[in-house]
Amino acid sequence: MQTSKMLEFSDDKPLFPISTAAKLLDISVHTLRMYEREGLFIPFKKKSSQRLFSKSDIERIECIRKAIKESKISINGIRAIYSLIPCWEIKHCAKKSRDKCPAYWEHTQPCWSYKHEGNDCENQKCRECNVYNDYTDCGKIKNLIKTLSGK
Amino acid sequence: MQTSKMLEFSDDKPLFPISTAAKLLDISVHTLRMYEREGLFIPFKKKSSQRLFSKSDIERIECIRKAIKESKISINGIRAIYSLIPCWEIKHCAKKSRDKCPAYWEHTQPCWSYKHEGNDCENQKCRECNVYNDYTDCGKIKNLIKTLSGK
DNA sequence: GTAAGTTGATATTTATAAATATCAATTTTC
DNA sequence: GAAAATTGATATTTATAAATATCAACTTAC
Repeated sequence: MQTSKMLEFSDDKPLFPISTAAKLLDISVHTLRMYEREGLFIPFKKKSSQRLFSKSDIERIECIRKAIKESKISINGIRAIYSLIPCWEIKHCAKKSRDKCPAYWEHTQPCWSYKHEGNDCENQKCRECNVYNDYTDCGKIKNLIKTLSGK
Repeated sequence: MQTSKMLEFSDDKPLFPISTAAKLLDISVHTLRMYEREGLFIPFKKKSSQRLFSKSDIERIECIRKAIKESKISINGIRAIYSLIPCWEIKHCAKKSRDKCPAYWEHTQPCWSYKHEGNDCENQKCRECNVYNDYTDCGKIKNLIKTLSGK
């Protein structure tokens, strides 16, 4: 437990500039920026706005690539799937917060694509949030849904 | 209640041959058969294997069209989304049945794409099942997820 | 201080999912 | 019983999502 937490943490250190990330993933720098623009991942940014990628960023993007290339799910499809993650449940949002949150009402964007001022998670950085980190593919999301219904 | 049930029922009468359905939907006969082959809907079939479409079939396919054309979700994306419907919960499946059911374990196909011999719903026709009928789009599926977590 | 890398924004190309077309064999309609 | 419609299977076309390319301005590395 402790170990896995620590591992996770160390896997999220900003290590690679975009060119290295692109080589590791065998895709172009442009494609990476497109995925970011589409809200599929959130890289570190230096003050100068240069991106930095961690190991777990790389893993995340590998997962996204699989969805696109093997499962033939379009980017908008991936976004729609992410939008189904019941973040309000994971973060134990208060009704008050939840009820004014687009992540609760909409179903086209992942929660981390929305501004969240005034919400329960306004002080949390999305890239450190377990909603963002733990449900990177359809299987994990389905497992989450299973635990909900098991309650 | 009674009224809406009856309405639903009457909306599901096999009325139109495929050519009429195609005209109503403003798509080609071929496209309709493709959607069927992809598991997006289940039409009536006569003994001669000719298809017949009901009003609710038309509505269902309109919804699918919207997902493809407006939301730009690929067919595989739609299938993946349908695969997230917690049918085992809707149908109150016994654990025994659920645990050997691909609809519970997989996440690429809607439940109605699988054979379901030996499962709790083996005697139910999918096209009459509320899993198939009530969760035709992302919004409805998200609402279902909300009710699960509300339990 | 200069060469290499990165930024965002926009335009262009390409890969392929989605839609059509074609076929001979059945079925339906009137 | 002849014309029109439908079937499944396969091949082809098209529409467009995804990936690249180009740009001048700005960082970074040595």
